[in-house]
Amino acid sequence: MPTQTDLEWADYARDVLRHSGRHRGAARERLIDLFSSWDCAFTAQQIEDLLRRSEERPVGRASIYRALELLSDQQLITRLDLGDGIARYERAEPDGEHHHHLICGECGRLVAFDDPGLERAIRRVSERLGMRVSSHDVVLRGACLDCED
Amino acid sequence: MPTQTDLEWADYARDVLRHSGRHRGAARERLIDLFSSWDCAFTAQQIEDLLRRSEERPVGRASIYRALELLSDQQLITRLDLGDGIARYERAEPDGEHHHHLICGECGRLVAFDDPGLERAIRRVSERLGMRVSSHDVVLRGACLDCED
DNA sequence: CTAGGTGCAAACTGTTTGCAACCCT
DNA sequence: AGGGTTGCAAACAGTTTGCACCTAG
Repeated sequence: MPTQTDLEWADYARDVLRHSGRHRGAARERLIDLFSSWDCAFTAQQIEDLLRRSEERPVGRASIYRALELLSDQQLITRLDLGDGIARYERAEPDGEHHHHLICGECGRLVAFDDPGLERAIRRVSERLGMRVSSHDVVLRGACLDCED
Repeated sequence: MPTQTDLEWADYARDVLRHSGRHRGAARERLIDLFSSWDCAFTAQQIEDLLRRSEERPVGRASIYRALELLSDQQLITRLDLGDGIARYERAEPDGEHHHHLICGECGRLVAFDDPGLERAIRRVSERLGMRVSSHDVVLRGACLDCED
């Protein structure tokens, strides 16, 4: 069942879209429901399958990509690139809180984590280099706790 | 002109390939020359263009990809994924030394940097999480010194 | 001679786009 | 009514693969 935060996110998302003068189309609604009910990262393919599997009318692939682009532009979801050439998307929290991921080489699982020390280190690098850094991505590859020997 | 390190790398690369019982094919040789003479990150497309532009016989696209895969498997080059869906490759140093990149959002330039503090932070995260981390990628997005306001 | 390497063209995969029908508001 | 939205199918771009020919050892 949806938690408080999920509902808040969905409401917030609908709000953002409405305020940018957009209609409330079916495809977008379905994606917002999906993202608000699960908080893992989806590929477009997974989204298509999930929506196709449900009782309701499936959503066209193009609409999925268009909705992902829109939600992403509005910073309602975040796009992850894990280096396999397949884009993944996950809900972004309104407060801008963010995390990074470790990919388990054994089972392929994605483990999210956040770490103030890492964020601090990145801030320091950008100061040392004298460059304005507007965003950053970190991906760790290794073994998750279940697969660890 | 090639520096000491570049020559060393090329020699080392040829050595690694020879010791794994491989013939010395033309395509591979051309790629090794390319990587040893320039130390920026190439896309497959750029490599194809560069080779096509030279006087010698161009190298087929398939061979380029096959050579890149081989060199990459042997850890002679490193594959970069910057999130635009285009793989880039750069020479890997034999001593395992590595760096990360900042992409300038204005001019698209790729700026390489290394930072012990960042490496340390990553080591600490993996300890804190209790996970074995075998590799990591960091990509910063921002503005390079030339484009900074 | 022969296993390994190469080039071409065709297949694949994830993503984008053109366009006609559709439906919020 | 009318512009935003959707779905289909076709187009795209980067990469991979099948296969016949070539070549280093």
